[in-house]
Amino acid sequence: MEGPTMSDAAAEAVPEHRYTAALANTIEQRWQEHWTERGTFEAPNPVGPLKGDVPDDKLFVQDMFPYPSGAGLHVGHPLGFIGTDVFARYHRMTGRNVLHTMGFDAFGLPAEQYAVQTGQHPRKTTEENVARYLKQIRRLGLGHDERRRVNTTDLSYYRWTQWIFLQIFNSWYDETQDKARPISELEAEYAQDKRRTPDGRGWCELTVVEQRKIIDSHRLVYLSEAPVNWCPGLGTVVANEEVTADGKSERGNFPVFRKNLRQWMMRITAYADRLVDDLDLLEWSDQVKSMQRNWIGRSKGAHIRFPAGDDAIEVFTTRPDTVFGATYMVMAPEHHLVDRIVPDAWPADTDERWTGGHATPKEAIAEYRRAASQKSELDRQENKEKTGVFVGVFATNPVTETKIPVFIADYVLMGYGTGAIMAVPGQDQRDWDFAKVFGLNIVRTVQPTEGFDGEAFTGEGVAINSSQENGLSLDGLDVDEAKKTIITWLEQNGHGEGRLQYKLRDWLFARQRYWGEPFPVVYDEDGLPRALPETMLPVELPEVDDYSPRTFDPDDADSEPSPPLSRASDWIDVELDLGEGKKTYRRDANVMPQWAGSCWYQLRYVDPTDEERFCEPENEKYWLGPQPQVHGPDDPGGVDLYIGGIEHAVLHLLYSRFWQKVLYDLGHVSAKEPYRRLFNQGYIQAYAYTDARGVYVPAEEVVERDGKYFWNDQEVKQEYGKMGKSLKNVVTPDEMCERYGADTFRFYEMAMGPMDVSRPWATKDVVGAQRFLQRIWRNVVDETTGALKVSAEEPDEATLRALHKAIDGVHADYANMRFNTAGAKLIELNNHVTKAYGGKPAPRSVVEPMVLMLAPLCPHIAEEMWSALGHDGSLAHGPFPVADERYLVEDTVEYPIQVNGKVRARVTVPASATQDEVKAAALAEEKVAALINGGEPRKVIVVPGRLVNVVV
RNA sequence: GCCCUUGUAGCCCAACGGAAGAGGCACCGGACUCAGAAUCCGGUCAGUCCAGGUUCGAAUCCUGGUAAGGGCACCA
Repeated sequence: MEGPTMSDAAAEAVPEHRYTAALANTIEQRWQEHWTERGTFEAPNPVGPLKGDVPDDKLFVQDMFPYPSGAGLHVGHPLGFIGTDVFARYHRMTGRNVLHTMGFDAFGLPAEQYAVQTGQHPRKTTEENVARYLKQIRRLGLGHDERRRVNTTDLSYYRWTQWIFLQIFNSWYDETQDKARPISELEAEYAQDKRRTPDGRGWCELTVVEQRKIIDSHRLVYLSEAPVNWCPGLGTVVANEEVTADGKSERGNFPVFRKNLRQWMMRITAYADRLVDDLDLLEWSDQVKSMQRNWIGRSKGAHIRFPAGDDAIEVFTTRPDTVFGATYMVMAPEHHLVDRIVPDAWPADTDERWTGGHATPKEAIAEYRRAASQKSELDRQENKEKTGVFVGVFATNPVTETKIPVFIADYVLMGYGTGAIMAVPGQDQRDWDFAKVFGLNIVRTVQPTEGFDGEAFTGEGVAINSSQENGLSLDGLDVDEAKKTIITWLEQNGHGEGRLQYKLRDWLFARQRYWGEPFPVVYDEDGLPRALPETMLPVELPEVDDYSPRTFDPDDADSEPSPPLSRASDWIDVELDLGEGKKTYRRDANVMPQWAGSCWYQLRYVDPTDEERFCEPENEKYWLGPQPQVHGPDDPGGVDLYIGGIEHAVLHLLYSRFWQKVLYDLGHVSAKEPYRRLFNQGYIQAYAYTDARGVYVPAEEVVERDGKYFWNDQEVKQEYGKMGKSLKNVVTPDEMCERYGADTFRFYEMAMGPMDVSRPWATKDVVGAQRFLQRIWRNVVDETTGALKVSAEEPDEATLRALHKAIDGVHADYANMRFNTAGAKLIELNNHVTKAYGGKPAPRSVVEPMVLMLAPLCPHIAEEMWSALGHDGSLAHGPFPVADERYLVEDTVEYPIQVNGKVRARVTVPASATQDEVKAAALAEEKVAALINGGEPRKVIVVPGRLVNVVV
């Protein structure tokens, strides 16, 4: 590879002390060692093992911690890490106590899959990858508190993950207080008969097993025999959030099947309202907030019961105002009521389209269910043609009191609402489509807007065709009024009630894998779960011969999970004393999902070495507690700045908020939310090139000529997207550090654009950052002798103005994460200094603040220059220069004068001039006077400090 | 289909509703050189995706398109 700045022939011409890649590397290594030796970035805690003197003013900056993959880093990965580092360094220099570190989210499938392939223990793979990862990120000069690194796979970490699991397990959600409470308080309520048992018997009349089952059914973690996402190709179940829109597993892209299995669930739905409502307290982007709202999917509506024989079909609808237009009903094919209400024969004169050609309703239903179960998710996606079959019964519309037919159809989903709908074809397109296929009545109950020629009308309008003879009428009401009126009527007449409905489901919390946290739970002879006491933590992951779960043909929906831990028989069967003497118990063979460890790591960063608690309350309060005096009365607390990719918008960020709220309810933490401010960084993308055969060629070797791209003289096609090995367009940070130095790399990466926008990588542009650092270096150090090159001279007025303007702007840019413009302002200032002083030494009083301001972006070279300037200590803790107001205001101001919006002239007036004086000066200007031509201007707008606009 | 983001020089990107340009890359010229490289000095290049609207004034605010990226999707 070619050198960055010189060819071999020219090497001897390079001055000895020029800031080359080689010199940068020497400087960088030296300062990284100094920082480590001196513990420069260690942030003290108020109490505990990391106790120290703490200022009140603190800042907690956190990156979404990485999964240490075997592939290593490319230049896109550290974008966020460098951003947080610049931000943290800036604030540290202003005197704040800054907590910034980075740990590893190291449980998970890749290490396990690698282990399966190679037979190497996942712990070994993980350790190797972490070591490699650390080597790569350390080279970037990130100012992390190394004492606070955590790894979710360490026993000292996951014992506390298990401890939190037990907290959640030993809690229930009290709807009346709207918070989680210890399960013991629920037991007490039952024992004192303050709470009714489901069948009305007294608590003492129940057997212990019956009592435990009732209690277990209230826990925030519970075992449920329910349809889960079974993925035979992975050999495990996965959460709803891990299933893609087309019914595949997010990892591996294997088909996922709904299957009834007994699995651990976490009752995240209990928090649905608070998870939605508290989004308003967070400084997060609207995008992420709307994704979370969308996922939780709270909608307001009503439950309405439609009598059908001796039963009633309950539906959920968001449009109870349209109930007069409900001309038929649809139940999900698997709805339990179907088999109860289905008659033996079709009613007389049943439409042939409704029977599917079957002799009896039972046959038709069985056949429809069979066909539906064979449809993959993808079929359902692609083919939205409405199908269904008549159940053979009629229900009664409670407002019109007419008989309406009941169907089953797969466009109604069992998993949402009640699994049944009232169909209102006039106001719902899906119902319209179905009605057309089956020849059903359509009644409009909302007046469509004039000129509407569509089918179902879903817009706003007044109700029509919506009145009963005996009084109830919605006619003439708008949608909102009609909803209120009908809900009141339904409630008064016992036909239904207003309800909130959520898309959010409980969180499936078990995986049939090896490399994860074991559950701190055992099963007794009744097959019921028993939480282990805290004293028995941690439950250590056992050694096994085979790390893989049994996986199956990805399409084998009938396969059964067989987790690796179930084969560790020495571990599975265990003798314990849980207060009833030694007995044999059976451990849980599942492990927790990968998200578990990342649900609470910000808390462990705060107190990483505490062996008594997961996090000392005083430390939690200091770093994460609400700060109403700074952030307002509703401040929920949490990490001050959390940076990561948008891909975790739903999964990690929702789970983490849920755990935080449980811990908050139980009084373990003072913050309601884990991350007060979230910032999603953009991605660094790259061009890739394919030749005529569609094969990727090395992007590095492609040249551009006249808008076309060539590799080895053959034309190639350009693509734009991710960096990846297979695309042959990977650029690594190590490579950049070698060719230019870490500071140049950091500067370039931050200069590329705003933090939140994706942008293309361009190696050829990096040299610009290096040239800047060479120029600033040259203003401090003589390239030939290496001697310090500043003067004691007072800077001239123009330089002072340039300096203080830069200080003022750079401050604001750093504080608002505009690192690209902060860099540009530093270049501007340095260019001014270079020009103003030519080859002569520049004044120390200008050079020093410039060096300090560079430090957050390029800490190594800044430290080196700071030390060359004669300072002993590190500049990591400041000072950061402060702008002198005097130099920010100009003596005179030049005003452009617009006439009717076009700039026609300029006048220069003293900065102290009043608006009237500016106006007078503007009108007196000869070109302006000529344009006005003696007349009176209609209006004169003076924008102080900016311009004058004359309207004639 | 619905929701969110973003469209400014050849490229990456700046610009509290107030003079379209801060910075970098590329390109061109000059100084320095025997020459080149490096360095220094200077310069070329867009009227802000399109169409309306608000305003004295719009890259910026509003409406409707369009293109790219992302999310959700038979959710009643």
